Amino acid sequence: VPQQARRSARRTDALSRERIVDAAVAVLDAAGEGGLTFRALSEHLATGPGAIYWHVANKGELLGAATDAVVAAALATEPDAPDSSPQERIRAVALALFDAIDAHPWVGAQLSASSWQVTTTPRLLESTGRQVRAMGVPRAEWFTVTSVLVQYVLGAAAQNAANAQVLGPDADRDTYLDGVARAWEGLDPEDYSFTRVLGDQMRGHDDREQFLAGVDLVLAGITALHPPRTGGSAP
Amino acid sequence: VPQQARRSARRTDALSRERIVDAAVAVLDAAGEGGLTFRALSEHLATGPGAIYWHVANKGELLGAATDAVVAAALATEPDAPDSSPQERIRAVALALFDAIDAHPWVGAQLSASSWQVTTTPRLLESTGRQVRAMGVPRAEWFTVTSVLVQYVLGAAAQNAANAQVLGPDADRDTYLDGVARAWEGLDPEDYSFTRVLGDQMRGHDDREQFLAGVDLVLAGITALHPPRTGGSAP
DNA sequence: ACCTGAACACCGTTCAAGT
DNA sequence: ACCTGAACACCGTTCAAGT
Repeated sequence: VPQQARRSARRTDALSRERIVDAAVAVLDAAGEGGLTFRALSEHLATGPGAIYWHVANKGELLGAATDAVVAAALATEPDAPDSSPQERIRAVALALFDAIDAHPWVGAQLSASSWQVTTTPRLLESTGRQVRAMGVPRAEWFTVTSVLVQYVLGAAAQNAANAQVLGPDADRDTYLDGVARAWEGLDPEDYSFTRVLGDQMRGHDDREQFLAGVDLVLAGITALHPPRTGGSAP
Repeated sequence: VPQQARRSARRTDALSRERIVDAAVAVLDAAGEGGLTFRALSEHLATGPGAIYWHVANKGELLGAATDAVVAAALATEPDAPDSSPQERIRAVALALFDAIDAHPWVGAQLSASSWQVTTTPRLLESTGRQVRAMGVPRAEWFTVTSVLVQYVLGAAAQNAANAQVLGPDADRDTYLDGVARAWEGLDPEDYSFTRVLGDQMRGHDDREQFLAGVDLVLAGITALHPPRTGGSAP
């Protein structure tokens, strides 16, 4: 039997890079970064550890591909109302990434620490940068402004995911925050005059709200440094 | 001989948490995060792997302590001219952290991915937050504004360190940037109309400059959303 | 109180051997 | 072309035994 004729008759459950990456995401979600093991993964795929290496070069590449899959899915979600402003679209992109990293905390560490997959960076730059362009930022500043936005979004989301991680799914958030607040309030009054006062503000804060406030802050900075050119002065 | 009498006679080369953390920083700088091994570390300290566990609970705690040591040293460096503005001081703190993470790239991954040592967070909040207070930001916004600043600084610095890492110390930066630029310029014109144009701007950019531009952007956002209360309108 | 070093249960990766 | 699974060289951590 010639190879060509058998092409379409492949076993549907055959291994493939895509199936491996999907399984890796599932394992990472269930067991965290430490839980992704070639043995655990191969068991998940009903094969041997060595089989994976036919489709993926090493663990680093696998982590990168898994990260790219999550980012791509997050950026594909946007419905994007046709009459929305660039600022609203940037908030939507940022929130989509924030929620994706919150749902897959290992992505945060991956995105902010290692250098990304070749495909991930353009994805992030494109969906953010289009709105930067629409905001009227001068062309010479596109790279700088877009990078700052992406860096803030990824950095803040990664930190949030790490904090959520240490808390655990069932622990009581209020009790935890209260403990941190008390620790801050007990710091040395001389060395930590500022942080001591922060405890109470941190106690009831909402991570998502805080993240969006940060996005708005950066957006305000963009507008302040690169005001949109309208024909005259504002009313 | 009673124990008390021998106290001051301890061998000067005895193991201690501090000596272990210092050695860990040295190993991490020389060999990266993957190079920090209890075996390599104990060889560095002329002892056995098990000895370290008397002073440090596990590898996570060791990494946290090493990170805290680097951050503390970075924040202690500032000379802080007495007539400098809050904005200038924030830039100085940000640059000190950026340079520290550039010199110890493993710190970037640690700070932006894992939840920090109890002592590291207050350190960062305090040195940044004091200037936020001096800028005249209303008290109710201290936590949000300071968090955003710290998140941007750490996120951007971590990403920069990761990028520098993939390049390696001897590789030619211009050739590398040119390669990325070419890759971007070759992307699909429909899906990546924005990123395609970015290549040329990225080619000659300076990471430190770009980082400072980001800090200024965030500072401008703070001023825009929380204008300092002066008695009247500006001239 | 502090250190030693062998031992345990793992891990990423390779590779001859199969189909 | 794709998969198997044993084998190799590692790793974090423990712990009886020493001083």
